Amino acid sequence: MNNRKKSKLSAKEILIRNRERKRLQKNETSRKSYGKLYKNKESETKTYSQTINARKKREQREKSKKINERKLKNKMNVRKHRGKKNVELSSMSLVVPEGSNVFKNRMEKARALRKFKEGLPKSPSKRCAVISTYLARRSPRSPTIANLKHSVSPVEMAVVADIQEIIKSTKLKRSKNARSVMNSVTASISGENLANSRGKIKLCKNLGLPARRVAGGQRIRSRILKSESSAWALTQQKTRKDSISEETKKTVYNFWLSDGISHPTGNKSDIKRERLGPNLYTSHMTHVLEKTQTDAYLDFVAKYPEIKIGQRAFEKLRPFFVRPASEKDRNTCCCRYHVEANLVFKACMKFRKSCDRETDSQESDYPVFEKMSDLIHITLCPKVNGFYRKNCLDRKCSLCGVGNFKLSPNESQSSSTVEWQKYEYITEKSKGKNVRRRLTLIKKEN
DNA sequence: TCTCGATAAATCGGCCGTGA
DNA sequence: TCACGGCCGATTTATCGAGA
Repeated sequence: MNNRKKSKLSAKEILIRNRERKRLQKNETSRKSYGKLYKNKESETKTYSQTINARKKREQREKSKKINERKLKNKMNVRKHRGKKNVELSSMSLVVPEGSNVFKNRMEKARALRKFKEGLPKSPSKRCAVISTYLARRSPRSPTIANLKHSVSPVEMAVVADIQEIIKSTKLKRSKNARSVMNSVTASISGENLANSRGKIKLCKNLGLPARRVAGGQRIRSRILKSESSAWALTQQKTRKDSISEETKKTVYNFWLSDGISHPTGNKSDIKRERLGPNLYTSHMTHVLEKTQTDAYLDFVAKYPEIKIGQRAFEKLRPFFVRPASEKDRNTCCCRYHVEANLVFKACMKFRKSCDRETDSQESDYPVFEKMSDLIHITLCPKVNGFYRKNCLDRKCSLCGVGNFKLSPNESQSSSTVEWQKYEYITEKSKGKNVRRRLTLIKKEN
């Protein structure tokens, strides 16, 4: 049974259990050994010789011990004082002397310097040559060299403080001016040198900025400084594994423009502009969504289950000229021609329905259309890039036309007539002898 | 033409995972 | 350890449209 129980434990659980056992064993052993030691110390009793010489010797040792302690204490105080003085002196000068904190005291530094001088050639030119060669051959990335070179002057500190002030007063503002200021500041402080030194996070902490804003400044800087081809190469740099691929972005972009998701408003004045830069704009005919963005997203997920993308990212990839439908987009034209065309369409579909009662209207070759646009669709060639060709719309195309709409045998042979309506002007007598013309809906029969 | 409220759009920044 | 980017809620700004 026990074996069975043991076999149920996972490898990780067994490992943890064994570690715990070892820890307990170790504790026990150390506790026992400490107990032994403690016992021995307790049982020890010191016995000193009480002879005159021995006593004198003990007093002498005690005395010298005290003197040594006093000397050591004094020495420490002096060192402490000198160290403090050195720091004060160095902070008064513009640049901190290189390596001031490397030696424990001045004497140690002086001795090292003397030793170094003795080892160098006697002629001044040779000495310089040796020193410069030595320093040049050391790796510039060596932390020791880097530390030696590191020095912050009060001037530099003042500049940093000024930048901090600008950032503090501007970073939360969203006005154009404030943004321009922040863009200038972040672009100025994030160059290649900063990138190479890998100190962005430290700088950000110091300036009170999130790293992302400095990175944004870096992008602005790159955009400005790099040529067009270089900027393009920059966008192609390696990205994380799960980043949205260019192909997916293109698929999403095209999906937003596909049938059933959005369509052009049809109004020439519906032009959407996007600002690309100062005095630089791009424009495109406005498209209106046929459903909510959430519905569009769900449709996309259903159509492309293999593409993993969040709703926000999906929405972010929406073309700038695609906008949700508003109430004004639902307005339909009420002009005479559109109303008449709609009346004729409805009358014809009603007639077809009455002729083909027994056949399934959706599956038959002669369907009963619900919308006028469906009927128009079959009389035109397929769309190219989302639009019908002008030739087809002008009815100049030899491949399409009204001939594509065919009557069913029942419709052709039917003896009944189609009732439809149209507007016509009729003259009627008004008060007195005046006659006036009035646009009236007249019933027709064919 | 101006004002004001509603709404859309843009941006920021925290959190988190991943790459170098 | 640092840099980057996706995700997402919060916040601010820009724009639109109605009314005076």
